[in-house]
Amino acid sequence: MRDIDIAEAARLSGVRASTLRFYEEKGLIASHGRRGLRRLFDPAVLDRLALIALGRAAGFSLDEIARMFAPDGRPRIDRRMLAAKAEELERTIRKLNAMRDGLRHAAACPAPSHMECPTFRRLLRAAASGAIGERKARRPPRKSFAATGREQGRARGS
Amino acid sequence: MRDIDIAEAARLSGVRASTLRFYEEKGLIASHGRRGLRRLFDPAVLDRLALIALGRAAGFSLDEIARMFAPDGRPRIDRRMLAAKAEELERTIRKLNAMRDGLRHAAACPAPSHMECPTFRRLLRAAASGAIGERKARRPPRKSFAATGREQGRARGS
DNA sequence: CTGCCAGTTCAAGTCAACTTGAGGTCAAGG
DNA sequence: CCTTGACCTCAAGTTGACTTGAACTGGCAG
Repeated sequence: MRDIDIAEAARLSGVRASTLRFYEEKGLIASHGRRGLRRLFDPAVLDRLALIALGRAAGFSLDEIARMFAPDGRPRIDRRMLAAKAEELERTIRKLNAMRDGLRHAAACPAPSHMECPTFRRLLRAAASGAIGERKARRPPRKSFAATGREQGRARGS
Repeated sequence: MRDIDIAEAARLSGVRASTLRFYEEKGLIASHGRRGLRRLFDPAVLDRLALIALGRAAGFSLDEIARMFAPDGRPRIDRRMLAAKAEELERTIRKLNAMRDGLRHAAACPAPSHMECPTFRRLLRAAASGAIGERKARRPPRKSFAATGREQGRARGS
């Protein structure tokens, strides 16, 4: 099988068809041709989608990810960029660690009200001063059909 | 000084006036009265704002935070909720750690192309399988005046 | 008394990453 | 041949947390 259609790409990658169209429009992936109306993708698009997922997970925006591909379509990943992102992650991790410890303490704290717990108040000051930094929890996707499974990579093979 | 006006609240908390109005509309904070048109806040609003900042930093949504206040306005923080959030944070941290290590390796990897680096490919598979999970980097606020330092409480005045 | 300017309201805009809806097309199966 | 259903396009909607713009108000310095 040379090319895969959008449904298959969606199934194999766990990425929705609508997202694939969106990515194509954004220039993140390219379809190779059509069969009737249907887009046909080179199976290599799956690697590319994995790369995109990786970038997203690392905190890159789609625009940043788009810039990681050379005009010829091959990945052109700047190592300094990776290192910088690793640093950024490091800082985030440190903050989250502090946060988690504070939350744990607050959860177990014997003080009658959190406002009377010194640890909690320290945390509060840290948050107020911006030391903890910003962070946004990602809402879960509403339909993560193939996402949670352990073996979605080669679903029903054949 | 009994009450503070919105400008002062903004200056002291580092939260923009527009945000304070937004929070009031959402029921997260309450103004105590007016002087002319101007809202007056009880200085305790600053604690409350710190609490809100803390919650945001921990990954709670504004709605979740709103639910952390009893109808009388005093914090009513569920310890189990804190513990659960700490757990969530823990999981996030673990993923980010893996991510960071992968990025570091990729940044230093001697393979000619990232696609030929085993570590990178392993990371890629993890991302594709959803094992790494989703995350969104928060874009920095365009003006974080009171955030980083003590001084510079000078908004864009005049 | 008169401006000024910082405040006010309300609606609408922004941003990112998608999703959804309406209306259309086409290849294959009965 | 005709229906069916999956795909197509394009525009608009969604979500969360705010920000911005337009039009307005009112306390206070001069």
